[in-house]
Amino acid sequence: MPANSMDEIVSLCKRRGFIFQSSDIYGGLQGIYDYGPLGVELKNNLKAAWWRSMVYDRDDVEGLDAAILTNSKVLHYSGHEATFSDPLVDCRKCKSRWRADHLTEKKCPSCGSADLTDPRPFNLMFKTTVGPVDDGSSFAYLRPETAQAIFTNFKHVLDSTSRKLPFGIAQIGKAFRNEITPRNFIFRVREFEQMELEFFVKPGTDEAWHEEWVENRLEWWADQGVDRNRLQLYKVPQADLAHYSKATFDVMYAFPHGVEELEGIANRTDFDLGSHTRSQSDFNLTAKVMPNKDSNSKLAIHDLETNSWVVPYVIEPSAGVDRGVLAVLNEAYQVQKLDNGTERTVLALRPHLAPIKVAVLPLKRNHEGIMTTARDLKRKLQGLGVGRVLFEDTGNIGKGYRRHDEVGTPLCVTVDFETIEGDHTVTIRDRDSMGQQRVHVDALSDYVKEYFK
RNA sequence: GCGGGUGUAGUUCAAUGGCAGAACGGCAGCUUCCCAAGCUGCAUACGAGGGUUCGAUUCCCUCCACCCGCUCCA
Repeated sequence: MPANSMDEIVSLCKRRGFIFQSSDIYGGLQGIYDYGPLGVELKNNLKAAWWRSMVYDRDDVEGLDAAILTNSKVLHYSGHEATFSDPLVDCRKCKSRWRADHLTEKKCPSCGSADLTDPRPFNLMFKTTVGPVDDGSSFAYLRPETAQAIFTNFKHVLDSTSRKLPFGIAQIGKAFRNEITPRNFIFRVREFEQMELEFFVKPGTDEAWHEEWVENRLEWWADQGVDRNRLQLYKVPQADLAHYSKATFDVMYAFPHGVEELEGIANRTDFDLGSHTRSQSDFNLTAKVMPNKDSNSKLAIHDLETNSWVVPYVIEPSAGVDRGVLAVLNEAYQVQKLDNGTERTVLALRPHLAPIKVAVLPLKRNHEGIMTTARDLKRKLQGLGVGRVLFEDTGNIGKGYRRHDEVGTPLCVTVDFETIEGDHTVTIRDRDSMGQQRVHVDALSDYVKEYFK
């Protein structure tokens, strides 16, 4: 069972060092959060799992890490300048909100009141000055999605990797949106991280690929420990589609605050490459694009079979990293009642996501032999490369176990007197079953390697 | 941005117009210490600014943040 409320998760995240309010000592900054010592591990592990699945385990995807600051022309031709900046007017009487350009007279279409606020620009894109002089002449946008840089690098990647259709380009990185109302902890924030794949296919094969990617993504989330029963697939109605989309499936998850989008899988057609390409009229573009005289590159690929140049269609699985972290935390959060009447909070994270893989605990803190051996074992296990191994000598042994239950450490290794002067075994204690077994120190490395394989 | 609500140790909660408490957690130590054990000691909070007042954590105002609704999306 997942957490009962967002508060439980927020509290755990702060208490144990997963996620903090950003700029907290100065009162914070709305919709901005920082990842702490354990949060950065969890987040990195989730991103690594995505990268492994998208890039390493496949033979048809390349990686990319593009810049955040973006030439305004990119966001102009992508359609974001037009769709991401609407002047809005609020009705003070009935509290409704309207696009200023939709009001024919200065009256609220809902209640007829003339008590309206002045139109205020709601530019959802962040801008910043480039160069030392802030005279407004030179600015760049902070990218509102990582996708655009994949399209603008399409030709570079193609030319440097000799790819043929179908193939994809994957990217993980920060994106920024000036959300009207950031809310729900790290669910809707102004600075966030995306994991996006743009998968380029031959026109006509797009719908089949779309279905395949939807299945692929549902499976991946299940592999991260997200219960398939709390995931729903939502086909976005035609009227609600984004400006670039022919069809979109949203992967919805039952977050503590409600069922909302975790990932969107869109068929972006030839809209993006078509928008950014030069010589648009040379291609039979199906999407309605704005004329482009600024681009200096043809974003097309040569099809040997037909000996023609085609602008590929794009299938885009686009997932929110922070939303993923929230979903995974929510799924893993468990409170168990023990036989002795106490409660145990456990983060039942999949081992590959756990921030700390193994904790090494000395049974006694004031015994030099035990301490030295424990430290040595910590270093030895750290060298295996399975992730972070922690030497844990705070509190007593029971406290150590509970502490690591709460942050999701799968294995605790305890060094006691048997280890140093007896049969040279340690105790390995399992997070989920609380079961213990004794393993010889010489067999410990193999045990741990096997566990995290 | 609008409307409503909430801000007290790390967390969960008390109390108070006159020295701000607890529980759990944290840190240090003792205990041949295996499931938040015991004992000893220590540290830590009124979101920020202004006003009223002899005195404000408490009353008022502004700001900031968080939560709920409108809205938006990864």
